[in-house]
Amino acid sequence: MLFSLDFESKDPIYSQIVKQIIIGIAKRELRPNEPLPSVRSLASDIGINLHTVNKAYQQLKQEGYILIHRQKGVVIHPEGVPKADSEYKETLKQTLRPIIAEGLCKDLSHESIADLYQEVLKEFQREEDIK
Amino acid sequence: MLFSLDFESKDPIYSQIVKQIIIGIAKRELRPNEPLPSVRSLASDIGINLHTVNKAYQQLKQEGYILIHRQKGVVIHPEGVPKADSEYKETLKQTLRPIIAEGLCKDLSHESIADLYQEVLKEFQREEDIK
Amino acid sequence: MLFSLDFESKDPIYSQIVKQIIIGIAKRELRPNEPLPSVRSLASDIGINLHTVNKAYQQLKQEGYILIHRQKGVVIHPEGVPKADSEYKETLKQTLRPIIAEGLCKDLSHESIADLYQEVLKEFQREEDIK
Amino acid sequence: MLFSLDFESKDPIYSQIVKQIIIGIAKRELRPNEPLPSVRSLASDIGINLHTVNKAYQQLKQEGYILIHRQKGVVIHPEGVPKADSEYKETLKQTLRPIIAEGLCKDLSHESIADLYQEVLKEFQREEDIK
DNA sequence: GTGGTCTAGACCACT
DNA sequence: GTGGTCTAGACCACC
Repeated sequence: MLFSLDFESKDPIYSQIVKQIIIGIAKRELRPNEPLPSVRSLASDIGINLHTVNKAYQQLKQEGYILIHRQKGVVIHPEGVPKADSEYKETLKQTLRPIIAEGLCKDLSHESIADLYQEVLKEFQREEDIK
Repeated sequence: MLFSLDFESKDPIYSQIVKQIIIGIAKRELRPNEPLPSVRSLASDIGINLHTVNKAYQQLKQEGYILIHRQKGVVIHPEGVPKADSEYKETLKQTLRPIIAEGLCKDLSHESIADLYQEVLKEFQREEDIK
Repeated sequence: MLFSLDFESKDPIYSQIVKQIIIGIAKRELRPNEPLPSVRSLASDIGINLHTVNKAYQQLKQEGYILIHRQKGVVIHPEGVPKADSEYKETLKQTLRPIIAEGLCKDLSHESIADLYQEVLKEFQREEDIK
Repeated sequence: MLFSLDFESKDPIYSQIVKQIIIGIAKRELRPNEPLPSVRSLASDIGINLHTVNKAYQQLKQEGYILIHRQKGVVIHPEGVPKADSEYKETLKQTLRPIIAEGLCKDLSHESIADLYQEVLKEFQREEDIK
């Protein structure tokens, strides 16, 4: 798995790592039980401190995306992530609202916003889904 | 305009204000040239620090949402916000990507994600658009 | 609130802090909305690193015992902690099992173990409960 | 004797083994002088490292639960474990305190905590005790 | 002054 | 070699 990090971003590094791993899981590039690099090796690969990687892993663990074994290292959670409940859906809408509002203010049409959305969604298209 | 702020949120207060004003503009509850409360009055209304409101306004001004006149006060930008360019669209997709990925990981279908998206989009429906 | 920490203990310092705060809440010495010392002040009071205190606070936050405001600091959660569900009860029994087994092996009678238990429980007796 | 180990647990493997053997003794499923499997066979049965089993046995030996003979192998200590002294009782209360506090914070009543405690205690009920 | 993030470097427990 | 814990010290964002 490749990481592209922006060290200048306002979004903290550990958060960028979290997001990329979640994207990897959603794209099924990372499958259940697949091992992730160790805290130390990933840190030195990226050229950051091991604590930063650890913080990302801890958050992923807390949200159910991965399992952390003391010696075996880190793996994608074999049973997947807790499914979305209605509370989560509400949070998601809450998150979407200002993003969509910004697009509308910048004169994007409803259609072009919906298109952008579909484009992103397509990135996650899987063979199974097409069948 | 009413503000509902969450002081426990990880999202800073000034950012919540910015978002709500942008949402207000997108919903056309706030129209071009419409005056916004002064920094002082808004701060005391909400019960927060002057600096916080000021920071929100400065950001809105910097992004072209509002104009700040020394005497006349603060108004919604009469000419609207700079339109979206392709760079902005890319940023928007970048923002959407981890959000959508998270939903997919939580086992939401492409359809139900698209539905949620449409629901939010509908909140911004305007009479003009329906005609 | 006073902290008595054992720096030689196998139980990590941050965990000892967590436990003492939970005990404080259970004894109602710490009431909802009551402020806790800042990360820095508690760290320097105890004579440990601020990260250690922070780790304790983060865990308490994650388990719903406290709220962490970016500027206002840390307070006991105003609405209390998520109530015990049946899963938690099972975990609790799981935790208790080896502890009780050890006592029995050391020839404590069922009665004396039950007595010890009651003694601890009494430490948490509250005026309201006695009325 | 059957072992059920949780390799994902925060509790180390060797400690889980120790606890289960202590529980076995408390339930009198393991009687004084009863032989335990050798380090080698237990390790290969469970599919774990020799060192892990050895560490568990060493701890049990050190606390007086078992005897390790070079030739005869491992047996449950024929004379039982050193009886509880007042220091031990204090340690036990110390251990119990945060566990009980957590239950109380989660809104369990004194009664329901005592009930849970009794349930666990009953698991160790023996015929002799009932007579 | 508050917590949040990041770095650097050390020691330990577990397998 | 793995993650867990702790320290020390720095800079930033928020209010």
